[in-house]
Amino acid sequence: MITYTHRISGDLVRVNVPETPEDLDAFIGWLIEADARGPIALDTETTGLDIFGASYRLRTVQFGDAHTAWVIHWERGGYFVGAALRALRSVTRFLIHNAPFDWLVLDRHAGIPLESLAFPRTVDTKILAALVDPRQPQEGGIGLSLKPLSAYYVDPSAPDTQGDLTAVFRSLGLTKATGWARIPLGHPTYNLYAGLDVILLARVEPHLRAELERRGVRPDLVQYEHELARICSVMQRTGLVLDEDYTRALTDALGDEAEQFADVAARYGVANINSGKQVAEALCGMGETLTERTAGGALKVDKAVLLRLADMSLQWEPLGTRTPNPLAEAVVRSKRAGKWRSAYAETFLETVDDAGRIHPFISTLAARTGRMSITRPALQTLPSSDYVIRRALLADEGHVMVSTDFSAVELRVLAALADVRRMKEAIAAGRDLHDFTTELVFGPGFTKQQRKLCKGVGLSKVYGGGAETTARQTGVPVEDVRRAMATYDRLYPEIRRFSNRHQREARANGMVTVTVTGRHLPLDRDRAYAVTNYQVQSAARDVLGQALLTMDEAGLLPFLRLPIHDEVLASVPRAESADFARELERCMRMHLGGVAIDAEAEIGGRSWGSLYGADF
DNA sequence: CGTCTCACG
DNA sequence: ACGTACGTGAGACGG
Repeated sequence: MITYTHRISGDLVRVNVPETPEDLDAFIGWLIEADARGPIALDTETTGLDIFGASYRLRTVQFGDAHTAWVIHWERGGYFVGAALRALRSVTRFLIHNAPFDWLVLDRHAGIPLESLAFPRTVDTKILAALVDPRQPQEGGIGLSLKPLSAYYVDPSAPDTQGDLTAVFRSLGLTKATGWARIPLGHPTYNLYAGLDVILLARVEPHLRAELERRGVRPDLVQYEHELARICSVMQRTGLVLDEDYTRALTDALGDEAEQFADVAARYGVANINSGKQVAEALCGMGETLTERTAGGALKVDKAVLLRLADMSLQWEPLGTRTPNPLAEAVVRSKRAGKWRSAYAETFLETVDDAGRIHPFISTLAARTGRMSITRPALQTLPSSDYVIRRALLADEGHVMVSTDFSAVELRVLAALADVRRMKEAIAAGRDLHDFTTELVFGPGFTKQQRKLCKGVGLSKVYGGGAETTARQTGVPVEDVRRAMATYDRLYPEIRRFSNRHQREARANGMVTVTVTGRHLPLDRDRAYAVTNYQVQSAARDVLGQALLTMDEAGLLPFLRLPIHDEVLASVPRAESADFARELERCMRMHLGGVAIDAEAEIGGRSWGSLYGADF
């Protein structure tokens, strides 16, 4: 046995690295005693993040409590795998930091179904930390990584195990990308840090529990968030089918398009279309006047500026108001094709597994409001104005894509939370909320343009926006927006009252606002007006969360693919798609504060793009 | 690594 | 007193 010692909060702690069958017996002996005392902290070291990649390996599995850690060298096989499996199968309670990652690693590479590890067997300290304070360090919070949490709650001198290891990688001639796979299994720092992580984890957890209690965060959120973590981990494990032939052809086509328009830009002296500086200089040289500036003071040449110079609307429709500037048009087109190629098409091909599926990481508590995010690839942000990217992702063989959306969920949530009388009446009467508002502002027989304005103002109210921004977003003259907003405030006075009340309560509560589901959200002191948006966005996220729980209970989880804020994407058998669509709608429909939350399913074809105009 | 830009809800 | 657009992930540039 190799044993490393280290001092944490003044205590001498031990990291044991078994080398013989007798050492592993000692581990099992410790495990049985420790399991009877309380939860066992669990972590894994692997070759990287690409859990579903062909060459991915599990390297070590670590178990520990506040004083002792055991680093089991899974990679050595035989007895080591046997001992780790025995522990993984027998332990009553685990603590994991960022459980979905280790669940999926152990599910895929150790044959332990993630369902068997789910709550209450596993408590995820990252979930506890997010419920205590969801802010990232750059937002003024502690952060949600084990390192800052350990430094804050346990020992300010706790090592930065991940950061320090990258320095070790460099000293071995390895990089961040290759180090995790190639660092020798017996490397002392690697083993020490692998062990210290579980010891720190075991020590952080009681502090997080105490903080949740002290702050009065609603206790049932802990179980709720663990259920969502399990559901989204299952979605990640399932993944989506990639049309690889289509995606390869798309990558080439977008590359050609980007190159072709970059060549045009080069003729006007722009060597690099992604350099704002070069583009601004060339446009000025052609006699264009650029007036808008960025926050940093540079001349702004974003999509809105370039499309205007190219005589196109934000929807890329020709305007006929000026002679299009050919450089501006070439730059926007080349940038768009280049981004779609690199951020989407290429990432699909980089992340696809051997079976042709993509397994995006779903972070169930990403935003301060509790909103979820999806990365590698960022499937919540695929272009919706054009189907070409979504066309690459398919329902399973024999299935079709079904997208079920909440109808105007944020406005309905606002109506419920702020108890907006006229909005609630309109919803109860089955009215379209934007039609209803437009009629109140402009009377019956309103125009499309007027509806667009009122829809913009409605969204603006949810976001806390002003007249200037709303005017810019909707393209409506600012005076018209001002008038509509004033009318809006008169029609729905409860919204302002709601904002005032929650700003006042947050100030009296250390700039923390408590949501309808019992979430504690920190508010920035200089942006207290954002409280309405935080309340609404957070409650809407929990409406989605509730829908996912209901879908799981209804047996629909195997068909779910992605949560997208106000939408659930599913892959269902073609022959029964109508039944599935009805069932998905049923699971999403609910009531909040006396307001009906409605949902509508759209049945597509094989590809996700079929819901955006593609014919397959 | 900060800034800018752009994709989404 | 007034007014403030909210939340993400990701790529490219340039110091």
